Amino acid sequence: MSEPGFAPRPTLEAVAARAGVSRATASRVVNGSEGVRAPLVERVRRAVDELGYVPNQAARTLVTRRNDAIAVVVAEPETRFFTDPFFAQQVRGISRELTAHDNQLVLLLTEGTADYQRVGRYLAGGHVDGALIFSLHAEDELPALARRAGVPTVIGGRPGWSDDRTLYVDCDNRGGARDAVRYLLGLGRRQVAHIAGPLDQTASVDRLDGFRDVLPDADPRLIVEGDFTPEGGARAMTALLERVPDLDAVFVASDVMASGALRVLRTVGRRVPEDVAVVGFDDMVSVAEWTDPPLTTVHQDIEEMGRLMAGLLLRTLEPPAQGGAEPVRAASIVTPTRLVVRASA
Amino acid sequence: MSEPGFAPRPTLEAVAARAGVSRATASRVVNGSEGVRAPLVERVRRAVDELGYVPNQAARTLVTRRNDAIAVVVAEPETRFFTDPFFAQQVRGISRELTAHDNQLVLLLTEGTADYQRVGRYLAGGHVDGALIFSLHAEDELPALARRAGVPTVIGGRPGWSDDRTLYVDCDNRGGARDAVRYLLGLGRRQVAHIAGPLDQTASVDRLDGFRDVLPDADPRLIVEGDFTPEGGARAMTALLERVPDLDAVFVASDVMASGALRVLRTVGRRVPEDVAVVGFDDMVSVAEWTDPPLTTVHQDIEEMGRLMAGLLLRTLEPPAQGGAEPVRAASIVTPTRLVVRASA
DNA sequence: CGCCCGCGTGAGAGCGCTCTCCGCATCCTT
DNA sequence: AAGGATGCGGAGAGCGCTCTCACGCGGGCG
Repeated sequence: MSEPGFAPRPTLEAVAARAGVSRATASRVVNGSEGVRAPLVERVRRAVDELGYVPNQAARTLVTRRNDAIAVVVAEPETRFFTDPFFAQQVRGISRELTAHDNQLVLLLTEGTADYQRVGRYLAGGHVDGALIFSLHAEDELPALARRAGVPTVIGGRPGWSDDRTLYVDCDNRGGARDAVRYLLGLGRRQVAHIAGPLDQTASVDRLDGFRDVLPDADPRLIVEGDFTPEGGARAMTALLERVPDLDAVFVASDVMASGALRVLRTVGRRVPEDVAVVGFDDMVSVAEWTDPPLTTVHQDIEEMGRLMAGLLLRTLEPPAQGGAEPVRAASIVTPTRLVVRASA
Repeated sequence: MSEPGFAPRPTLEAVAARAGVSRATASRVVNGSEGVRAPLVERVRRAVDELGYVPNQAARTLVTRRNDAIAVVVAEPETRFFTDPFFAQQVRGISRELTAHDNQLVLLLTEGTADYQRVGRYLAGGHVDGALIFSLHAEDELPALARRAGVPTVIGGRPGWSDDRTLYVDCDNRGGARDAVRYLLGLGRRQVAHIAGPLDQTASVDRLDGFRDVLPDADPRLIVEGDFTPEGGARAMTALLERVPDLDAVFVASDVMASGALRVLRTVGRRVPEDVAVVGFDDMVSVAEWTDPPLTTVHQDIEEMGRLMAGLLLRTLEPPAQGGAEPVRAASIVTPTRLVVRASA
């Protein structure tokens, strides 16, 4: 370390010179391609170590047209990204998968439409090889943006339109909801209510559909739309109690809303689960386990979903398979859910 | 859009040709440098629009040695990153500031020492112009790693060593703690306890120091070390009640721990704030407002801290100031805190 | 024993951009 | 009106890397 910030990083040229080979051969060794004889490989390796050579990614990208980087785009109409650890867990899964494949994660947070243009430009600019998009609302145009930019994309959560070219990863919202409602019925509950999420998001719709699968004839007054916040959950619970005072169970479309609902139930003196059984959805570690009482909820493996998203994207990015093998058509993934029984139901 | 994915992105060359100027002039216009006459500027602009030209970042980086990207490195010994929205908020602040300066955010999550090597290589590889590091523990070697890689760095939170070349951004943990304790004393409380964070983190130490500033002679039994989790807060509260049954106030070093403490107090039948007043630290939106009762806590502007970190880093990256102005020595920043009174004290 | 094939290596041409010259036109000065 | 100062625009040299292509050497075959 002579002068901080002034160490001129060694180039491939330097490595080649030191190893006494051509730049081409040095490149071959660095990139691990076949057909270089062992002694040469060894010499280049040593030169790399001695010089502390690290390839210049910009130069490499310039010629290969590969960035080994993917963008994670988070639309943030509401501030959900920052109030629950949902995305954080998903991002961790993504990060793990990308790291395992030597890819970098470029995080793009958007706020408002002005940012959409920015993101569009960025994606079109070929800075990344693909994009993982989280757009919570059905009508979000981020995915369209990515397609226009010609960037391979995988979406987090089922998108609002039907189109089997669009890849996504989602959990089995509908099935999970069915399990939750069936469980409540199995407990002998007769008046099962549902606090839904915002119905412009497919996750909310799917969970509601699951509820209806099991209770097709439920009194419409038993269903209230919330907004995935504790406040929203509280408001919805209040409304439900007013409309159907004798309800004895609630399936809430998210743990966060459930926490608000529990608070209301406690305030009005209904015991959980004795008077009203409550089941949530998500199994957010820091929420479900720490409500009072701890929440029975539908578990989804969020981190795994992140990993799957990244994996799926990476696979679509791979060259069309040189071997004789038929190029396996990448397909969207729906992960299973699982009911976790704690104390609230 | 002829064939998807096959649209050859236009180059500067193409823009120049269409505008009838040289590549150099086109470059000047694109980069907004002075000394190009209006009509030419206009022609180039139009060519850019018509062709949908977006500069190739790799090519640009190759010559300028600037990436316009900074890394956000999150050490994750514990899983705190994923259980509280702390980092998410900070990241949002960072993102905002970077976006405003046309920089990208590359997220590097680490788990274990193997990842440290990876991060070291990445930083040394010159992929990014600077790094923002969150290392929670005093002895973390991530900052040293970054320095060795010759990458300008700003640290989130006061680092464990004294060294004024190391830039950091932190909130006034000590002052905030003092305010909290003074407030409790002002309420007439006589037995004020403290649930500290893990004492290998400076934030915890500073908050404890603040507590001691006001209560230098506090009974040592009134101080218990927690771990920034709800469970840890609960355990600490239980221990405190056992050791000092007549305590009438607790200053908890984090809202998340305070939520655990509140739960214990409720369980054992102590009323909050009547019997025991509780003050937290952080003012995490989704925690402090939704505990029962809502938490009186020390507010810190987390997002602002993120923004400041990014701003500080960007400033150190700027060329040494061409104007006659003395290059202002960038300095660490300590942001103020503010007590937010809700219902728990 | 000579020819050809093939493997291993080197030479060199760019990838798309920035930026330093350098030439030329324009305008001001005396 | 001539010389110089000034400013605008173009030519061209790389930045560090990958990859194609051509070349040389050795071995198997005829």
